[in-house]
Amino acid sequence: MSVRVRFAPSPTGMLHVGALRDALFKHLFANHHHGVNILRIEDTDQTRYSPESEAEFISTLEWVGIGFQEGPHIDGPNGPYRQSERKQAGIYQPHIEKLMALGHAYKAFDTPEELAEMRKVQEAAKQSTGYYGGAWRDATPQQVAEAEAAGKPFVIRQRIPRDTVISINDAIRGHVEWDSNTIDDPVLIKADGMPTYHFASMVDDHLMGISHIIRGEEWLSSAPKHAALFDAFGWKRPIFVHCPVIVGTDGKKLSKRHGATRVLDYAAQGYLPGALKNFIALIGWSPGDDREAMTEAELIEAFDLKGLQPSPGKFDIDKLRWLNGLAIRALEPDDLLDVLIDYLHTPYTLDYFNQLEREEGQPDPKQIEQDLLNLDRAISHDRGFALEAIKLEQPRVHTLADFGSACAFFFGDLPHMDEKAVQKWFFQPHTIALFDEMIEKCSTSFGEDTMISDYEAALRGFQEAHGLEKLGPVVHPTRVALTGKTTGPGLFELMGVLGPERMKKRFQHAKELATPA
RNA sequence: GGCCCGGUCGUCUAGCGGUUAGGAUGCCGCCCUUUCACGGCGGAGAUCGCGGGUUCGAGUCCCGUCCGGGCUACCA
Repeated sequence: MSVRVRFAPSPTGMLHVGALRDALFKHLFANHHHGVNILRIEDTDQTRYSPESEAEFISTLEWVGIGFQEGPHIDGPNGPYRQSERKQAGIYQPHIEKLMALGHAYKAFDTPEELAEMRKVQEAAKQSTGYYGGAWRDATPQQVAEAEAAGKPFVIRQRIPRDTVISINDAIRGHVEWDSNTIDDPVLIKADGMPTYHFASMVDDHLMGISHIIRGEEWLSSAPKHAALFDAFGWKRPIFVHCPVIVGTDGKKLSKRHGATRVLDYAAQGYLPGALKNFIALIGWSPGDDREAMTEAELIEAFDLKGLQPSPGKFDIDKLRWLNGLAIRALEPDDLLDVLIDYLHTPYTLDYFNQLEREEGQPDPKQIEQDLLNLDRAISHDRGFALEAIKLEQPRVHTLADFGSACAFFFGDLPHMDEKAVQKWFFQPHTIALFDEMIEKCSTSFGEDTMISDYEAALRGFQEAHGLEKLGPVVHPTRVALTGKTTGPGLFELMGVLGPERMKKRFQHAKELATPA
């Protein structure tokens, strides 16, 4: 069977991680089976649809690397791919007429007030609310003709069969069945003439030859309506696949309250598309073995509906960070630098931190923005030097954004000095002598071709000359003098990158700080 | 309220009648080491939501129950 799936978002806002997961599963599934992945825009609700949102969807999907074989941005043999355009092309009209001719749909002239009243009565009677056979399901042709003649607005509803069982065979959940009397008659065509999701989506799925309807679990409740619609037309039903949703740490459906849900925000925070896909794929799916860190090719190769989980998963940022760190370390330094430049040059990166509100216990977003800005400048000023700095930080960061603060000390004349570090290491008996010797060596013996081992030898020489038992008391003040802090890359490596000229200024500055006033 | 789905370490998961319930992340410790990471090793952490069955034997099958979630729009 040839696999054809579709990602059919309703672009009413940002593309969030839940939708990304939905898109990713289809992407993986389609590619695994060498099938077709279609992008279709569900814009039947004209009051909520926004073109900006559609643009964000498309650019985000592009960033993350989820491609489509057909869609509004690339066209294809089953177009148009926007439902509003399909409506205008007259695609739905003959189908609704056929459905009415078949007796599977009917016009309903209820006013919103009448429907509200009906609901109130149902609630009071503790019945389930919905249109189970309202005034118009069994109306006579005369009643309908009169209402039409009077020009009353109407919707077209699906006539759900009564007194039977509607069941589906879900790929994840297996057999699921409903008493058809508990399914209300959904609106197929709204009063404004636009089709609803229940109608347009199913008609399109059939017309586009969709083999698997892969969607979120929140659709399971309306699956019997959709199944019944396929049956009413006499169409072959696609395979239903209702995926579990991604929930926030409180177990509720992911929403803006849970912090970052916008996929572009993860891009701005410096997560790599590959790591994000890897991570997202692992929520609700597993390859069946112990593999976790996987390349896209491996994900595609391993992806199988059988590995899908029925229960919802929580979004664990720590695991994403781990995977992202692995992805950064897996990059060749030169490629990493290119990725970093792209990242820094994406306008949303800086905007994101600029607009981010400062949070207790979190680094200041304005500082992150500044560090990123400085990093970008440093790269364009001296790519070679920046590359060396980045290479030393590559094993120690988890996101691209981390490079800003991690590399900051390399750039500029003097690093920001951490007060505690200065207090701890600058006031030993030998400190000033150490800085003096380093200043001296920076202008004499150290040169551009001084090797890392030479720097080590110089510091060890000082240690021996001063009868120090350990190297620490030499290394630590030197590190603070050079970087302003107590953490970072190996000292000798970092000296090799910095070079004598930069070091000299820093040692002089350190000496001033270490000299009692 | 009604209908439906779900429930294994904090988290993501493996498991498909017989396992000391495995892995990963996070956490802790040790090693590596000039620091922080990376990497390596080890540890704590799950009476498999709960209660009944079926069975020689149940996380795995059945029933009940509790809890969580979704849907219940002329939104998707």
